[in-house]
Amino acid sequence: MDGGEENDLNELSLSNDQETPRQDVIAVSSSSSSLSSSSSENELHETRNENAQSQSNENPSRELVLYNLSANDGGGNEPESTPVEQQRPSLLGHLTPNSSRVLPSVGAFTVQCASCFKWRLIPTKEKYEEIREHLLEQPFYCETAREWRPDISCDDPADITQDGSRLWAIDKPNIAQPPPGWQRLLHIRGEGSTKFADVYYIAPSGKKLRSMVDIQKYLIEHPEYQTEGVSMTRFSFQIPKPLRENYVRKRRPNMNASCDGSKLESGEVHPISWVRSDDSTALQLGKPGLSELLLPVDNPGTRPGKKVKRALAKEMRRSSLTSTEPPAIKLERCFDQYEK
DNA sequence: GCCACCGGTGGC
DNA sequence: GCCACCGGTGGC
Repeated sequence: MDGGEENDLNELSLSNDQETPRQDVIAVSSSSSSLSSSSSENELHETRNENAQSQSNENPSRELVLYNLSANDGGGNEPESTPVEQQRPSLLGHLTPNSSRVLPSVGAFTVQCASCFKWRLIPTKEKYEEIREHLLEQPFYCETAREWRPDISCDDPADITQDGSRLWAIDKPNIAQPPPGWQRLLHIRGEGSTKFADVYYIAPSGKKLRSMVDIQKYLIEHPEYQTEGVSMTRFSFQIPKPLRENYVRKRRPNMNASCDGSKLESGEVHPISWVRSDDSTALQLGKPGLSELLLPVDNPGTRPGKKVKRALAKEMRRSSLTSTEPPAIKLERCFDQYEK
């Protein structure tokens, strides 16, 4: 754990949140595709900074950490990793200048040693993307980290552990690094959303592209990139998956629902409350032999975005119209939770 | 008016 | 059931 390296991480994390086309974005995300939030309690949310009432607290914000584990050899068991925790407060600062909203972001990039299964922090997003791109063919080992941490070995404690303070997500290996001049941003959504995150590519021109269709159109309109070797294969919109199943709202059966009810049946998680569930599952994602990437995220509190509010409002209207239920209470609660 | 954000559906 | 894609809107 050297502190030094963390700096980079910080950067990484920051940018994810918002998409800022500018340079800020740098940080972003490389995360990848699947994350899983595991058990930990935290998750990412988009929350605005305010207070999420609930938790809040100490951790300023949301951070997302990613790791990937590559445990090829071993196999068998769970890869456990015990990552060390890290925190990087400064990150937050960067985030929204305005106070308006802060979203969850990747707090760190971590990779699991294929030999000892400990999680190692990757100093920069670029390095992480580089490792991720060839993870399957080139498993990561603690020794690999000597590039930036000369004395590191499997005997050293893990750099990060899943402590529940963050949301963890599994990233997928072998995602191509973005072409030179391009940025791949991972935008993590708040808990309770229908998707965990969105991936955006920022072209050198600053154009934000949000799907392969957009990429294709853009490349057609800008043949110069193609001549430079930029092709569709260099892009991937796969997102990490949260370990916590509940983090992402499943498609609901239909219904309208009210705030709470809506979709969450009793068993489900509300946006608001995440469960702190068992941590145990968390790190086991990996199958023996496979490499995976995990991202830990911090989540401050959940808060629904505009839409949610919209939906709630809509719902309220409905309810009132139908008047079958006594929604008032529910609604209030919802708002309560949601609103800051 | 622009754009970040989010929901939700169609397709697999 | 999952995911890519995109429409629409609220906030600025």
